[in-house]
Amino acid sequence: MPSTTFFNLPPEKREKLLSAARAEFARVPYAEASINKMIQAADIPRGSFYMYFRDKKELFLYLMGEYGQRLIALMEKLLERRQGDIFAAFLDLFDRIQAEYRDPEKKERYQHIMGIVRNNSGVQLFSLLGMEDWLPIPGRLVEWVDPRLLDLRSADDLEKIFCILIDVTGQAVLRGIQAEDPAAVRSSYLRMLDILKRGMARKQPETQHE
Amino acid sequence: MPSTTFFNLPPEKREKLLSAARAEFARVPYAEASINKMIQAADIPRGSFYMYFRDKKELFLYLMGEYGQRLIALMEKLLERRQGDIFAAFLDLFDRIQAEYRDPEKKERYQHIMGIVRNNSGVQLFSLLGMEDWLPIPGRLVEWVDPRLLDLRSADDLEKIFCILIDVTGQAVLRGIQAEDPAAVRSSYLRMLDILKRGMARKQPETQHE
DNA sequence: ATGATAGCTGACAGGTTGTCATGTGTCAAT
DNA sequence: ATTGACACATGACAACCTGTCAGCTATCAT
Repeated sequence: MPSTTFFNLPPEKREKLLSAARAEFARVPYAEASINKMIQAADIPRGSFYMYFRDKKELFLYLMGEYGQRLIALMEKLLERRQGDIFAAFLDLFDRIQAEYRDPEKKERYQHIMGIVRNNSGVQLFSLLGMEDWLPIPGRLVEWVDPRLLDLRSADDLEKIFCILIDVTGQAVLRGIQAEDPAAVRSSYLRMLDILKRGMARKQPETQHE
Repeated sequence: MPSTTFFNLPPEKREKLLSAARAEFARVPYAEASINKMIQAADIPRGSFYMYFRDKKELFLYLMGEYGQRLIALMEKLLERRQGDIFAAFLDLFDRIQAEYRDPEKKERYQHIMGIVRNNSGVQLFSLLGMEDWLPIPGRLVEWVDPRLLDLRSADDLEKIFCILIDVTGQAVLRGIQAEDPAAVRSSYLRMLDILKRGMARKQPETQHE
């Protein structure tokens, strides 16, 4: 989405701008994030900025996309590690995001995302991603799911199950990040997963040794 | 949240401001909504605005709250009409909101909400409501649900089921409003409800005539 | 008629954004 | 070496925005 000129930039300069932008988006809600502050911090002239990005929104979406890619990759890894158990993988995802948010060490690179979530009442992230990036995702991730663990009754059941889990997990993450008592949110999320399993997991997997 | 002075205003003047605000929020994304435009349209002096609301955000949240109240009332009505069938009621809710958004006639009063949803990539509405208003809601609405229709295994099952349905329905509404093909979103939502019922609805309601 | 209290107001300082005319650097062809 | 063509860089600028504040007005009890 940024102009090609942006990608022709020396990587160092490019990263400097992105880094300043991340910091600024983490500092205040989207509406208050100032392009001025970003370009001052990155020492980029005003005009140049508009060579690279049409406006604040384009830059923001670019950063969101970055994070979206990362979440997909992470989810692939988690599904693989859990051998296709979709519920376990989603819980892992929830925990990872929560941990990332709490851990002051790990905030380095994706701190801005958490800042966004916090500052905007969790507003931007999941809705924006939800629209533009999530929807095609299940298609890519679905392959890592072990269908034998699920009670699939028609062709698109798996996709729908994925959507439901994304919706519920996404909201749970938001609650967790904003809650005063994250542990309560987690146990609440666990209970929800439990209820979802009742209708989604395959009953009595027959083969005990599995 | 607005100052008491605001409520001492002649109702006509008050409504004029709110109305202008609704229109402005419907016109552009939150970040671009201009207090200037609102007060010009409502013929309110600049200083006065800041007598009533601390800033744009307070006004916005007030309007969101208005809509939230309305949704709760609507949901109560739908649950009653459906005799406590929570799935039917949520589907009704989904359809009502979609219809309201599509119907140019009905846009009058709550059009701004739809504008907000559209303009902000569905960003503000459900997240904000989700945080501040939804959470206490299940407690109020839960009384209208007929527990005999559900497979409740522990004390907070009903509340959790409510939360799941809110999460899933909320996201479905967002998709529906932004989708090019709303019918596809609706049928997708139906399929999700169907899957959810598998784990939530009481099996074999015994009485066939029901 | 006086004072107290509440509410009203518009000019203003300080900030923001997106544009654009003019500048610079590079490279190919003469 | 000169020229033109091209992509890219730049900062001054107009137009807009917000939140404040010193001073204004209306109302009402005494």
